[in-house]
Amino acid sequence: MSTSGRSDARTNHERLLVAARQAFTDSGGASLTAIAKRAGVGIGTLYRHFPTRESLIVALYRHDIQELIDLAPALLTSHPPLAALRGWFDEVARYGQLKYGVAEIIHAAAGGGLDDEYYTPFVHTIAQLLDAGVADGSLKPGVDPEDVLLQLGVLWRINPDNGGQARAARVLDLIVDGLLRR
Amino acid sequence: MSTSGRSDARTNHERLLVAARQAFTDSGGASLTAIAKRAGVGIGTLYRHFPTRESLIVALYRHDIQELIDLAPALLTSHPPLAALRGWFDEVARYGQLKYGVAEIIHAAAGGGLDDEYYTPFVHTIAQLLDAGVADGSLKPGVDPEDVLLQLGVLWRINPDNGGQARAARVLDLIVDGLLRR
DNA sequence: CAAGCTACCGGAGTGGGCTCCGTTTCGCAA
DNA sequence: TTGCGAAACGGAGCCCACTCCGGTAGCTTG
Repeated sequence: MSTSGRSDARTNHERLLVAARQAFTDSGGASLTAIAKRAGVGIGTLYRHFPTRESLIVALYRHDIQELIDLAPALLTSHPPLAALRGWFDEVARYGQLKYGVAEIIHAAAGGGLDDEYYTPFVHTIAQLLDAGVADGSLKPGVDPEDVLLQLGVLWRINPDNGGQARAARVLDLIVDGLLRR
Repeated sequence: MSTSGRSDARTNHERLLVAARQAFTDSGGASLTAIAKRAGVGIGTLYRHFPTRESLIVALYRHDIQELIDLAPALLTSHPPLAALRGWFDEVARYGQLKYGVAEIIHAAAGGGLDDEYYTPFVHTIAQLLDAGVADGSLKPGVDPEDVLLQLGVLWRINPDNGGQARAARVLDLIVDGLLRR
């Protein structure tokens, strides 16, 4: 993890994470300036440790993201590929609506960032699910997992309240149907 | 259109549109502050005429958007429903990559805005295309056109260069496949 | 033509994102 | 222990989106 470099850097890193977590749980979001102030460091320090807003959120939710990634193989052992895929999608949607920021990350990841820390594992996870479905004959071959990740990004745009859950489910239906073998 | 109210309001409206169009064609985008300055009006005036960035872009591209909307019925008379749907999607993608801002509008429309000026026509257009496909037996019934519009929003996220066109085509394939009758 | 009622104007003000660079401090090596 | 170079700090500064309100000038009515 972050056990290298100067000691002040390490403690500041820690303080920033604590402050950010507090800020997000207290009020569900805060300006980066406010987080830096709360952590008792300068804004420059925050940006040095977390160059983008996403990188900060990623650090906060690393655990949850890892859970999401680990879930896929688990689902694949306990369910047929298609059900695993759909179950995983549902879970992504659930995380996105529950935990502030997770969907935002997925969205950001899908958007532009190559070689980002979280992009590759996500693509890899989707690839696993797709491969299983192809092997099984339920999914069509040749689908680029990055394209699927991109599609999942729409979940981010759905307003959680006001029937957002149903809407997400419908959209996921459409996405999955697009992946089925025909 | 805008032929009511005070004369200064009308001319300012016009000046803002001209300035915005220049700014977008010159450099493919500009801050609202810069556009206001270019138009020789205060920033407050810009916001009064165009409360959101989208409303300004919409005003700029109203013509193109209308073309896009009008295209659907035309395609439906000259092509079978499925081809019309796909052709229209392609055109949306093309507009999105070509004309700055159009995809942004679609994205914004799909995102939050109810009763927005451009939202309803888009949904209506998609509904037409879907209905034709359902009648024809090529598309599955019961799909919410708003969900499809939401899905089209991903086109906005695709980087035009670096194989973006191919990517958009692949994603559209997936979306269309999700709509097919099975 | 005068005068007042509004609609409209303009930009100062607020707050957030992000950068840049002069200053500080850590920790290594002599 | 001391000196020094690199690493890290911190906040001033810039740009932007968006709001708010005191001032201004068009239109209408007499």
